[in-house]
Amino acid sequence: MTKSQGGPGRPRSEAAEKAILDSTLKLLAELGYGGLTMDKVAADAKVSKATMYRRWPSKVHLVIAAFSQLPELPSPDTGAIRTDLIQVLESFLTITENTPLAGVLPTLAGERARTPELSDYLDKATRQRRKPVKQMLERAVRRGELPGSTDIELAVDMVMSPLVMRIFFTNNPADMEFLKQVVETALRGLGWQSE
Amino acid sequence: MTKSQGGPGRPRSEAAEKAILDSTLKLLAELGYGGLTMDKVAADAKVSKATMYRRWPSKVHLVIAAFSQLPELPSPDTGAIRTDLIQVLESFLTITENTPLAGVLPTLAGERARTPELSDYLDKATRQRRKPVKQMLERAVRRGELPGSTDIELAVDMVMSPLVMRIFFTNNPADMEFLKQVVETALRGLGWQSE
Amino acid sequence: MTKSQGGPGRPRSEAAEKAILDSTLKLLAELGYGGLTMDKVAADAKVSKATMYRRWPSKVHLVIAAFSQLPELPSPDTGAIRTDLIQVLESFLTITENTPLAGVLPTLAGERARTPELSDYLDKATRQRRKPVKQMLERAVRRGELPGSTDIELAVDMVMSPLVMRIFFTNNPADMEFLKQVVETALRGLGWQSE
Amino acid sequence: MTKSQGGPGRPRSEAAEKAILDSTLKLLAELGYGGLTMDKVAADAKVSKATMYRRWPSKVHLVIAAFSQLPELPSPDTGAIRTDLIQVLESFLTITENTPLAGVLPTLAGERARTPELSDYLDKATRQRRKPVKQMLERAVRRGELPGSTDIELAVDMVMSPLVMRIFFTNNPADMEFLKQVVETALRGLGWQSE
DNA sequence: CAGTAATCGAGACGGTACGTCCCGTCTTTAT
DNA sequence: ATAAAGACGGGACGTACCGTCTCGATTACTG
Repeated sequence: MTKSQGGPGRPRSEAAEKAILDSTLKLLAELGYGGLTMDKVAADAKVSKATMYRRWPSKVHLVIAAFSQLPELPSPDTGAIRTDLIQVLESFLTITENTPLAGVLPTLAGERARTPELSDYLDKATRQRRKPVKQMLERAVRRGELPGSTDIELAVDMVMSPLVMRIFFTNNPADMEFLKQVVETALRGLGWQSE
Repeated sequence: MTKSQGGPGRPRSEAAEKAILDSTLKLLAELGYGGLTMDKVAADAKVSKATMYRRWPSKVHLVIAAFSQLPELPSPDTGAIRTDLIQVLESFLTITENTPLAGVLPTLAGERARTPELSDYLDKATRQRRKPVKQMLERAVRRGELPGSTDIELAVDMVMSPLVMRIFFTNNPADMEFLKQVVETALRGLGWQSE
Repeated sequence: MTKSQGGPGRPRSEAAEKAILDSTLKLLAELGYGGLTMDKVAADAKVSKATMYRRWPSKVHLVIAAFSQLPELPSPDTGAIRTDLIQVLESFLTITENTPLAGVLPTLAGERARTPELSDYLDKATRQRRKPVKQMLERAVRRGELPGSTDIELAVDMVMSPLVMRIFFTNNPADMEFLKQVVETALRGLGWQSE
Repeated sequence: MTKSQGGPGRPRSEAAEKAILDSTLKLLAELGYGGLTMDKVAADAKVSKATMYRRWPSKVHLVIAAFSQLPELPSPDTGAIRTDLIQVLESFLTITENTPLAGVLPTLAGERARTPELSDYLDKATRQRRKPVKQMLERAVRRGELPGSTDIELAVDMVMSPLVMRIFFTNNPADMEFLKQVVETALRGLGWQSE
């Protein structure tokens, strides 16, 4: 995927690439996945469609790439895993509830089911979203708040997925109350030793 | 939504309705949501598109209706919540991994984000999928395996959502090993008293 | 190609068909073949592109169909073949020189060379353009101005093609002077007996 | 248009120029005008597009240039205008019917209608194609087969254009039979005195 | 003999048309 | 009134081509 730099021919414009991804994110936030159009992106980024298709073979690929560009969640370090998690998940909640970006993720997951080739590509983006939580949990293990034997991936799933579930799939409220209960239930299940 | 039968005019064909839903499920399993076309369903069910749109106002509505037709998960009662859950989630895993039906759900969730009116409609389908697990947990509370104060909805989320997460959003394996760990971690977090 | 009327299903709109052909001719006259766009036609005729492609499989087909709609050349009957021909050819000259429609014909001929399937389709349009001249010549034979053995198709070619040649392929002027010389030379060659 | 040789900088490659024109003719014969692509020519001639556009400002210019490279028609001198013409027109017929090159000319004529600037450029090519016929007719005038007052340009049109007409615009056969009739009719019209 | 300048292949770029596809609606005739 | 059949408006998708533009690398004339 990376272009062997230094080869013959005009190099691909990094400016164009950035402009496309920026426009994609902007329009995605305004219009959601379904409202986003390749032509609209091209117009907004002042770029031709060919330039887009040269980099990403379809709309889905482009959107995933744009997603991967999103800034990481802020990852506070309060010294206690419980408050760390509550804070990071609260940001997660806020962001997801205030932009149409939220609805994009399930759509991408749906496309992934049809196009296995997208799997790895999308996974990269997902892993990035999980990263701050993962780091917190690793710190907690080092601090002794969680057992050394803790399965980190499992732990991430235990605390994040109930939120994701409510946000994307059900009508049940995903509020601060629920968030705290999830964190406490999960931590207790993981063998948490509060200080 | 139901037509008052007995009025003038030809009554709606129940056979057509069934044929449409069957074709929808069949094509959904073969092609996924994106590959499914109203024309293809009409052709497969030997039905006109008007007949479809007379019953459901859009493709999403039709797909959700077809989904709601899926049989409930088998809900064993072994007497112990741990084994109950493991069994029902194993069925869930098997079904979801062997049909493209899996990919449909996230897509529907994505549409829901864009069309709030779908929320309730989709929620009905989701609740049905959660029902067996919910019943198990209620039995466990009655048996004293779980505290009387248990928040059942939270409990359902705690055990089901990590699986859903892995199946839909990540490449991490959702296998029996993982399933058992989720059940145990969640139960422990919920204050489970094994017998 | 003709639709069996009376079958099931919504019949094709004759109004749409007419609107499309009219818009095509209008835009063809304004913009020429290269400037004509399927989207522009659709917009001007207030019709969807699907409606166009349902009738004609490509831009070339549409343009030929529109051409076939052009009104026949006025076909005066002065009683003398020489003046008949001069008048009809003068109209031909005037029309061809005052609209971009002229340039369209060679382009169509070029496409025909690439797509033999267009041959018959285009030929229909061409024959119509030749028709008035043909009728004049037939009248002249009946009147005895031309021999009974006259090959009419050859005769049409002899009088029309030098004009076409100059108009489309060369810079030589195609003026009244030239026109008259062509008519006289051709008639003499065909064994014309002036009264 | 010609670069003043001797200036500074790398001189233009004559090999490249030849390769481009050769590839153009080759591809033109295979694919016709519409199927010819600047990229295909570049690839076939192992040349960059810039090298092409440095020499000819557009695809049409290039194609016309390639056309002008075609060898002149063989111009026999049998001593009798009738047989001279029949022979040269037979060659013309053979060439035009056996290559898609035929279809190119009308297309160019179509472009000419849209781009007047092409007129002179294309005219040069056309004049070359007419040259042998013109020379024959001039010889015939000198020999006394045709009147001294003969308008040569008119005469060329009278004998060549009916053939061109049939080849390019109609389905009527352009065979030897037709060819002979055209020649005889035209010559008679022009006041031909057979020996 | 170093420097300058136009050329070369390769290939990206903006713009724009094409033809295909699908959704949800509408218009026929037949039950 | 409903059914099958299928046309309709609208609009996005992905492909293709033109003519322009940047690269780094040659290849000549010039100072």
